[in-house]
Amino acid sequence: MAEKEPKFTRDLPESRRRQLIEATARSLARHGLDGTTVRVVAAEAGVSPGLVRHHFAGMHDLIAETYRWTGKEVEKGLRAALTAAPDHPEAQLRAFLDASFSTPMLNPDLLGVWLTFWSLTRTDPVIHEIHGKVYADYRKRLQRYISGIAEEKKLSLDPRIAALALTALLDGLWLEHCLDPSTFTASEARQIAHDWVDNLKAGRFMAGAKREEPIPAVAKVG
Amino acid sequence: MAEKEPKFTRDLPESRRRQLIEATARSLARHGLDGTTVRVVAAEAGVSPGLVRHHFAGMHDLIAETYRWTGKEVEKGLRAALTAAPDHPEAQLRAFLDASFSTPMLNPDLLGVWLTFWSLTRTDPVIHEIHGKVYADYRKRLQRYISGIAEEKKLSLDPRIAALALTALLDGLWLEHCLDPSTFTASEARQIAHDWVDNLKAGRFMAGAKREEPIPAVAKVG
DNA sequence: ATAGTTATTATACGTTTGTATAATACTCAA
DNA sequence: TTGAGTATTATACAAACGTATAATAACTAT
Repeated sequence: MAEKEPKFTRDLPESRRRQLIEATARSLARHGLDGTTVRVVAAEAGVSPGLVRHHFAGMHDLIAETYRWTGKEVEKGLRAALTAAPDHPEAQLRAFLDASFSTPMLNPDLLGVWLTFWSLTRTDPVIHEIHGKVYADYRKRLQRYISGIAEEKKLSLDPRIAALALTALLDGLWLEHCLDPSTFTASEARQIAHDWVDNLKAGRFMAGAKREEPIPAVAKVG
Repeated sequence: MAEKEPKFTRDLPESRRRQLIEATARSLARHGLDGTTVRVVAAEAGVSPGLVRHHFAGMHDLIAETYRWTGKEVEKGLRAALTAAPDHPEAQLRAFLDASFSTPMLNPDLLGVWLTFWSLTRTDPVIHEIHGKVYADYRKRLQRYISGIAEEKKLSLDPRIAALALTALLDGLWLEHCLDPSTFTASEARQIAHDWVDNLKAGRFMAGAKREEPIPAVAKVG
């Protein structure tokens, strides 16, 4: 009596879709957009290539869905770190910064996925829309903290501009550290971010008057 | 007497190589890494596909050379803006900032090319090496300006850390503006950068004491 | 003018891509 | 236990990929 050994196991569409999405994320991280093919993703998920087309409209659709999922996953991870911190603007912001430069976030694989999406943002309208939504949420969160601190410390500043600056700083630090971790440590990145907040609290940010427009004097590039 | 009309015109290898490199840059910007094929590049350059293999070891080699060329081209463009500015650390730095957010630099196509290289940096050792060199030069330049200002203003700061922070800020602003110019204007980006320098001059940067390491409290992501 | 060099084109080949179709077999309900 | 539904696999196919090869023709030097 040989045990009957199923050739494959069925799964609920929703479950299988997520398995394929996670496999796509892993592939994007390891092999880039080029290396992420229907067959590679299927192999990574341990299913047949045909199944991809059964659950998604096509490779294009699968990548877009992977963006949505990754964005939510990052958001979830960061939000989790905030529950432990006191319910106070500065404490929340500082916890957010620490979480941004914690090991799970400094994963070069995560950057690999993100770079793919950034690239697609430029040409793909669907990805572009997802990008706008993800970043708007991100900035909105930072701006809330900054406004809270400004109100408390009676600072006069433009919270929108400040949020833009901090977002750019964090993005840049994260990007460059993941691209080449040997350049600076995660601890140094954290220090830079926290110092930025120190400056904000000191009321020295966005205190300058309007500047005159510079004279364009650069040759065409690219 | 019909004029004899050559089927093609010859060119010096060096010249033709650059034409192909520039065509590759345009293609990377417009169609991404996927869309940048031997045939597309050849069409863009107005030559036959076979010519690519004649001048380059392969598609891989062509892309690497395009990175080198683009890096030098950007460096050249920025350096040109500095010759017009007074030979003084702060003036040079401010001119550098203005040039960084001038129209030729805020070209989304340029970002398109750059994103490709960032992606490849993670998997390709050759590209990784080029990346390291390009960024080291960039940071070295900023650090020189910052050290000059610090010396003049008798500020005590860590020029390396400061250069890292400014590099990240500029990279982030540039990246995000190119990805979605509707979020903030080039003028706002310039303002943020100059305000950072104001803070630097006020001696408020990197003044904070050492911070304790945070408790990792983030779930795994990616 | 003429010969030699080689940049350039033309053509072809094997691989891999995304997608489509039909057959299979797991799961659940009756 | 049987039958229906469909998740899953297997196979196939046209298109496009990078690369290799040989023929062609533009330029240079003599």
